[in-house]
Amino acid sequence: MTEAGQDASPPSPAQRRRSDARRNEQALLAAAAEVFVRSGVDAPVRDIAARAGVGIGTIYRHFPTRAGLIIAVYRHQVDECAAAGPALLAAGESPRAALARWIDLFVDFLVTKHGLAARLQSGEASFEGLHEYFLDRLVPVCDDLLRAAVAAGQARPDVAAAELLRAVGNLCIGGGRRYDARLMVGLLIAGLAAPPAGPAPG
Amino acid sequence: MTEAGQDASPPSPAQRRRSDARRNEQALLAAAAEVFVRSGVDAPVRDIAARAGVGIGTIYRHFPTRAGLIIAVYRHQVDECAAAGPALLAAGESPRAALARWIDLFVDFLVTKHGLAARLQSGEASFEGLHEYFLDRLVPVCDDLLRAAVAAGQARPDVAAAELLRAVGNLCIGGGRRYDARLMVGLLIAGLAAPPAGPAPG
DNA sequence: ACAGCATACGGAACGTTGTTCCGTTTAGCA
DNA sequence: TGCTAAACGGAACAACGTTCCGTATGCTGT
Repeated sequence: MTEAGQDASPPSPAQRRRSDARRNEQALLAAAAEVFVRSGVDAPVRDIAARAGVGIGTIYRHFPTRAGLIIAVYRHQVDECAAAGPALLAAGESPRAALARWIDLFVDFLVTKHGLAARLQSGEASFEGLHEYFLDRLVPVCDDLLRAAVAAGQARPDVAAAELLRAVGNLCIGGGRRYDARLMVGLLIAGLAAPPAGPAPG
Repeated sequence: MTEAGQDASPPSPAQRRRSDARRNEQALLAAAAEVFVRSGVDAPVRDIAARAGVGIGTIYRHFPTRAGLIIAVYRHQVDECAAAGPALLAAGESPRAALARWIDLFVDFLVTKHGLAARLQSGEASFEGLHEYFLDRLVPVCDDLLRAAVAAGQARPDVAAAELLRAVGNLCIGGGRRYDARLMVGLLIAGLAAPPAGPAPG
């Protein structure tokens, strides 16, 4: 369920909220994303409210439980990331550049996840199906970008989107000291653009 | 840095504490173990202090950080479990019964671990080497029990101690709804006593 | 334009937990 | 038995989650 309700002739009640409510919800999602990157998913509620410029009551009105907020942020990020793909392709840059930029956004998203992975492991029931949603939504987008790059001769054709996403995801695991995930991903993408059988450069 | 200060020629200073201090430390370890099973490793400090019958200050004196307490409990449990092995063998019961009882203690210990596994994953530096300690200490004990049972013809000889421990450990993962780990372990141990090549009963 | 109202907001207030600090108690020793 | 350092207990403070309600404001009908 939850499929978009922009159609409704008698407008979907969920969308019929007051404008400030909609605005604040967006602000909260953005703020929570920022704070989660900086302080992890256990960051104080007050911090998130402050960064969003709203009161504490407001955040509880929109997201009664922390799990709800985390999920909402996660899905919001996935949606934003998915929407960015076509936009980048349409922006006129080369497919290769579009792909690179998009992967960059994807890494942003992965970093945002921070402690979420740990929670996913620890079996909280609320997080069922999140990863599935993540794949369903992002793999096709990546596939489009990838195909465009391949068609333009700017990427080797023997790499699948799901494979690429997984590789990038794995590169972003376990960061911290002495490890720059973003750099490694950069190498990966650079390699993707290089000819398949080229010998290692001097 | 931080290496113990056992320099003193007279008896090790660490052991030369006041008797109440030693007693309280033991009480705290026991209390923490109990509370951890009931409420997980994030249980309130006050609960642990209360169950141990000491003040809050005392628990902080002995274990300034929660990680320290968790580690201490963990090692204490491992030590207790290791010590129980020879004791059970010497108690006069059949080797098979001794092994079964010991496995039971081992499962108790595993259950105590509760949320600790999640923490181990989430890369807190403080927990390095715990698992190693666990194996080093427990595998030999299990091996002794196993050999005794095999020698008495009460266990099949083609199972290694480390293997058995790991199997039991795995059986204890992911409990909760519709899954009784202890029952499964019981089956495993029963199977261990059965003849190696016997056809399925029934 | 305006009034009425349901919706949404803000933040004080409360309960819980982690952590510190210091006056009091007590074990160990001469 | 008296002294002292070690250890104890818990009040006090800080940070956080959560609730609650008076206030502000976007919407709708007139």
